[in-house]
Amino acid sequence: MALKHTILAFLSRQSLSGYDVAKEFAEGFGSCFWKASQQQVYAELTKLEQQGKVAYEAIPQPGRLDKKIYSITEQGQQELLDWLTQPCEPSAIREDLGVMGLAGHLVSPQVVIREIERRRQLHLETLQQVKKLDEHFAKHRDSLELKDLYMHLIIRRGIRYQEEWVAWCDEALGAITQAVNR
Amino acid sequence: MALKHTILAFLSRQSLSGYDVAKEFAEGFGSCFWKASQQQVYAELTKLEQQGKVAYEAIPQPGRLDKKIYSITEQGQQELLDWLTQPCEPSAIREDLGVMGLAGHLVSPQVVIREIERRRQLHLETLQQVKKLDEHFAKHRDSLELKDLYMHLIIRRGIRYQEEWVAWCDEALGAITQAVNR
DNA sequence: TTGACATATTCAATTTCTTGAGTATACCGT
DNA sequence: ACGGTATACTCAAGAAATTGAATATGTCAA
Repeated sequence: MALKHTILAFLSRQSLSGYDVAKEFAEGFGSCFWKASQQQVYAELTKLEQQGKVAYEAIPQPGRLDKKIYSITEQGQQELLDWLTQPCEPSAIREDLGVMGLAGHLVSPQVVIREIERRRQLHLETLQQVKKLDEHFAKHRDSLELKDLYMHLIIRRGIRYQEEWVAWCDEALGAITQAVNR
Repeated sequence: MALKHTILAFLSRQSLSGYDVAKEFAEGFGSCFWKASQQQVYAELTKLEQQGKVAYEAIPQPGRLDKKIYSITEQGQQELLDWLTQPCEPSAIREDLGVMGLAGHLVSPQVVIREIERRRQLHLETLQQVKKLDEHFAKHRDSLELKDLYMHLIIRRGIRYQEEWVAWCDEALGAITQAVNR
C-alpha cells in the first residue's frame, strides 16, 4: 500500500502536521492521484512514528492538544527510496459508473444521460481546480528543475485525466442521443 | 461499495458461476473498470445469497464440490435498480506512480525514466486487450441496441483510459529527457 | 508422463478503509 | 452575538480488501 509511501514522500519535501498532510490529500494531490481521509492519515502517521520512520516535534498550544510537526527520519527516507526503486503496478480502476455499462438497459436512457451529464460537470469543475495547481509550473515549463518538473508532470496527469473524462462524456452523450432518436 | 452492484449487474445479464464472475473481473470488465479477486467474489456472492438478492442452483460434479450457478432474484434486481437510479461519485484515484511526482528527485532520472517506460509498455498491452473486447461492438457502432451501446461505451472508456496513459508517458518521457539534456 | 494451465470452491489471518462521533479553539463576516 | 468555516487531533466499530493456502479434477502439449 502506497498511502504510507505517499505520506513519506510529502514529508520528504517538508515537515508537516497531520492536519496539513490530510489537507494535501483532500485538495492538491488528492484531486490528482490519491485520496485519503484525515483519520487514515493520522492513523498512518502514528504507525510510521512507532516504526521510527517519522518523528514529530510537539508544539504546545494553549488550551488544546499539542500540534505535532512530523519529519521523515533516516529510516523513513530509506524505506521511501527502496520503494521508489522498485517497479510499481498500475492501480486498479474501480469506477461506479462502469456498472451502467453492464446494467444501464434496466433504467431509462434519461437516467443514464442525466448521470453522464452530472459527471461531465463534476470533472469539469475538478479540472479547473487541478489546472490552478499547475499554473505556476506551466508558466516555466521549459526551465523547471527536476523536482518541480516531476510535480508538474503529475499534475499534468491529473489534468489529462479530467479532460479525458469530459471528452468521454461528450462521446457517450452524443452516441446515446443519436441511438435514442433513431 | 459497488462490488456488490457490479456482481448483481453481471447476473442481470446472465446467470453465472462464481468462477465465471471472477473471470469477468479479471479479464473483460476488470481491465476496464473494476478489479476484484476470486475470494472477494465468492465472499460477496455468499453474502448476497444470504440476503436473498441472488440464488444459486447447485450443479453436482462427480468427485468435487458442487458448481453453483447464481442468478439474480427479484429483490436483487430491485436493489440494483435503486442503486442505478442514484447519482454516483467519481471514484478515488490511487496511483502509485504519483508518488514519483512528490519524491522522484530522490532517485536518479534514469530510474524515473525506466519506470515510465515500463508503464507505457504495460498500458500499451492492456490497450490491445481492451480493443479486442470492443471489436464486435465497434463494427456495428451505429446500429447497436442500447444494451450493447452502453457496453461499447464503457469499453471505449477503458480504451481511452489506456490511450491516455500512453500519451502521458510520452509527454513525460519527452519533458524529462529534455530537462536532463539541458 | 509430467508439468502447466484451466476449472471450481473454501477458509482464515491480517491489513486497510470507511463512517461517524467527540473535543476544543480561533477567526471572519453579518 | 451568532453561525460558519478553519485549525488540530483522537477514538472506535465495522466493512472491505489483500494475502496466502488448501483441495481436487480435466485437458493439452512437450
